[in-house]
Amino acid sequence: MAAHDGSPRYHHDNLRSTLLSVARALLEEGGPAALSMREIGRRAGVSAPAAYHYFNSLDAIAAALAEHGFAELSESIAAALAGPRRNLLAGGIAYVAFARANPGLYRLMFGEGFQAYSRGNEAIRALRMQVYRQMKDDLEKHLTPGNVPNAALFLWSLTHGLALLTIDGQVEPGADPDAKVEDILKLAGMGLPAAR
Amino acid sequence: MAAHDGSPRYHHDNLRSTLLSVARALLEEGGPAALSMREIGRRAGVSAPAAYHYFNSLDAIAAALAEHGFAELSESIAAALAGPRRNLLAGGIAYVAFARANPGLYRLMFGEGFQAYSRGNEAIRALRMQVYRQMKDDLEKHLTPGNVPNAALFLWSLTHGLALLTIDGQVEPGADPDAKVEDILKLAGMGLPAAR
DNA sequence: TGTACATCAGTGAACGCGCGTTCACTGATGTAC
DNA sequence: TGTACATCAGTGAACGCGCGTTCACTGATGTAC
Repeated sequence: MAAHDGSPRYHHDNLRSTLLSVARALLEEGGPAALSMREIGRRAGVSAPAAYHYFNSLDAIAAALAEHGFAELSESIAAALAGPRRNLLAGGIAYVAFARANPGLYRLMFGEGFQAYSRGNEAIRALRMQVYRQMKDDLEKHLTPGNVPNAALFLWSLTHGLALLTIDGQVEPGADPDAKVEDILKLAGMGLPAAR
Repeated sequence: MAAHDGSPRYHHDNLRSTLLSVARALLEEGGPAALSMREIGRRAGVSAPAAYHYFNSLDAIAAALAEHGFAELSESIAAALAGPRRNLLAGGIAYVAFARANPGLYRLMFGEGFQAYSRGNEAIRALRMQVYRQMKDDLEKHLTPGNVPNAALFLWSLTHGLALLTIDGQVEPGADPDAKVEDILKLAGMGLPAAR
């Protein structure tokens, strides 16, 4: 609560961010279920109660991780949508790439973790919706308005499903995972190949 | 192990199946993480160790539940593919309807539960693949062979993603959930609507 | 039909575990004089 | 520059919890005679 005017006072330079980063590593190692106050403390080289100076509960840590994740994902999609390819395909590739790079975090944001840690956490729900809206806004540039809601749900289902199957190890990534993702996502723009 | 020639011997008529059905109810109430030997015993009106006469571990119960689930899902898809509509769309609708009707079980089969309970459980992995193959076999009737692998992954991603978003409550189902699902899945056959 | 017996389904107590969180504390730090 | 002090970050012990699983047992059952 007190104003710290920059540098913290005690043993650690920035225990708050240390806690978040070890928590994130833990999340990536064992998934959302592996998050634990005591293990986070252990890895930060600190007793478990120390974390309570920065977070009210384990849920609060999970929520902070998720928020960071949403910010990163959103930024990454925005960059792709604004980048040289400037299209939905690029956005979808960035989306799946984020999940591939941060599977534990992705699960926390969109999967099991959400129910376990953030049931009723409106902040998280709103952040989910923000990513969805990002997708929708871009769609509106390409489609007649009436088609947008179904198209958006279609695209979100496809990318979300592909992201999860990928991080579940149900898709062999091959040499160039992005290319594989691109091949799949392209089918969304083209429809299925013609009948034999 | 002993041959029971039909009727069981002790208090319960069929404790094994009672255990499975209360476990399934528990799964639907609280998701895979809620499965617990002690709670299963409690709900079956039996001490927790009693369950060990029928299952070696909690994992074994989860695996049995998943196996039942795969059998049901597979049957339901097969019925749809053989039914009056006889097409992939009907299969996809059946797939999502299964997830909607059994969200906890679906998560156990395809989601978080898999990692927690069945890591390395080749039986479950094989059962997943069996459902996938079912989809692929049907696709082979409609597409040139080279297109099948990507088309199959595309469809699985779409239905899996839609199923999960639905059971996560990210899709308002509306009056007729099947119709909504159909609208979305149709986009897979048609491609996205033309540009404005 | 009645009795002795073997089976084995189900019990209750106990094991050791890791967890989230609270609590009174301690002692390093920065600051005011 | 030196000293007294207030702050508050981090500690270690403890709380109560529910868990999976093991163990020696008990007592209802079906069966053999």
